[in-house]
Amino acid sequence: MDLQVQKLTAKGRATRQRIIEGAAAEIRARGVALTTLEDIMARTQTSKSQLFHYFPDGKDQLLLAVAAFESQTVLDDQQPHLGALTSWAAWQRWRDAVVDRYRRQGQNCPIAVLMSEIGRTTPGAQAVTAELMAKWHSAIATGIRSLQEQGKISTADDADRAAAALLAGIQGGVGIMLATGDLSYLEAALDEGIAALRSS
Amino acid sequence: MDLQVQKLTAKGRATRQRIIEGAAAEIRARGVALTTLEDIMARTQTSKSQLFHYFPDGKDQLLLAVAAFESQTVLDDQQPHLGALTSWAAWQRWRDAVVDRYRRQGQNCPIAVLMSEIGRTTPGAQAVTAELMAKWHSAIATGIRSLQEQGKISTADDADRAAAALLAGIQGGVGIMLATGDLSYLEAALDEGIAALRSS
DNA sequence: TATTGTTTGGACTCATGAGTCCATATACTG
DNA sequence: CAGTATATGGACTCATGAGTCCAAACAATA
Repeated sequence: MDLQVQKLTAKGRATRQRIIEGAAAEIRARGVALTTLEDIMARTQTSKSQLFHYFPDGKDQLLLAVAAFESQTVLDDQQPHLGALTSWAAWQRWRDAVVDRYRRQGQNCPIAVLMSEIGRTTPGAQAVTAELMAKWHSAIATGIRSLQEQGKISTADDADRAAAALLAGIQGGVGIMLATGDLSYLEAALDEGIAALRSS
Repeated sequence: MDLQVQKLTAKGRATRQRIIEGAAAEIRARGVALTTLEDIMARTQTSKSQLFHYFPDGKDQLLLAVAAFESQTVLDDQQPHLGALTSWAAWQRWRDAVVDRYRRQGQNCPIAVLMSEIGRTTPGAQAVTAELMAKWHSAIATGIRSLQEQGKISTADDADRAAAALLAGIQGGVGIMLATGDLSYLEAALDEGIAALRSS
């Protein structure tokens, strides 16, 4: 990706990372539209030359790095649950982790930043988002297949399709929460989605 | 809302409406972030003084008007199907109408504009979004109850909860399509959601 | 037709924020 | 320790876009 990464000192790498994480936090707090390079400089205690030193292509490049970072955060935050959906209890723990996360974080949410703010700006960011969806979908589908192998879900069900529906429900639930403050859509989507699996 | 609306001539009202619809189109095409007042002026053949004449509070006020307009569009576009979900065939027609709409429109989508671009900017726009969700949810829930009364769905199901889950799936499906270009999530959400109702 | 209010044109101001540039400081390498 | 590369500070330019203002055109009404 970045050929010049080799040139970075340990200190340089630390600064670069500090910028990414600070930018991510700022964007989560105030949105992409309101976040300026000056805000990021203030939060991360850096100067303008540092920003352009580590991200020569400017804001777009930084945003892309933030997108990649947030994308990883989204998946990490669901672990270890998402990686081991091997029993109904595990599914319930995962469900609770997701809901809890958004109950606590409220507006301050990396998915939203990614999906609705950075995600559509550039083709690069779009690719990051698409990859996140693919991984997430895959993890859920693997969980469904695991239960199918245990005979807890009918093998007549299409695991990929069910996973897609569930993931769409999560995305929409989070989106609605952000737009209206109402968490019940997310809960309904998860509960009804899991219930549908269960009754098959 | 606007006390001064009374002062508007027929011509004035037409101009105001032209501005709103032109702004909506521009925003759908290029996104809120990239849409400037000059773009809107060019598209609607208006001058800056007209913009500020009809929207004295400036861009925010115009955006709010666009939000209200798009909100109405979203519901209108689903009619007559959404208003008469009284048989499984009607549900299927509605499903097809929604999918078709987004297959054709692609990125050019009022919901996305509303939910992820204008929706979170100001409290006023947030209220518009919340109201849209409430109406939409209510229409779906009414459809579910209609089938329950006909004995086609078990009355044990919570219509509101099922409607919330389905609506979340639609929102998420649209969001994913916008971010990745993949329509299959939306289809999966609708199909699985309706199938879940059907099998109860 | 005179008068008043509405509508429109477009130049102007002003703030902001991205990106450039050069100087300096600090860290590696032989 | 010299020399070179990396890291940092901060002033500067420049484009852009929101919002202001004044004057002119047009419409309604008496």
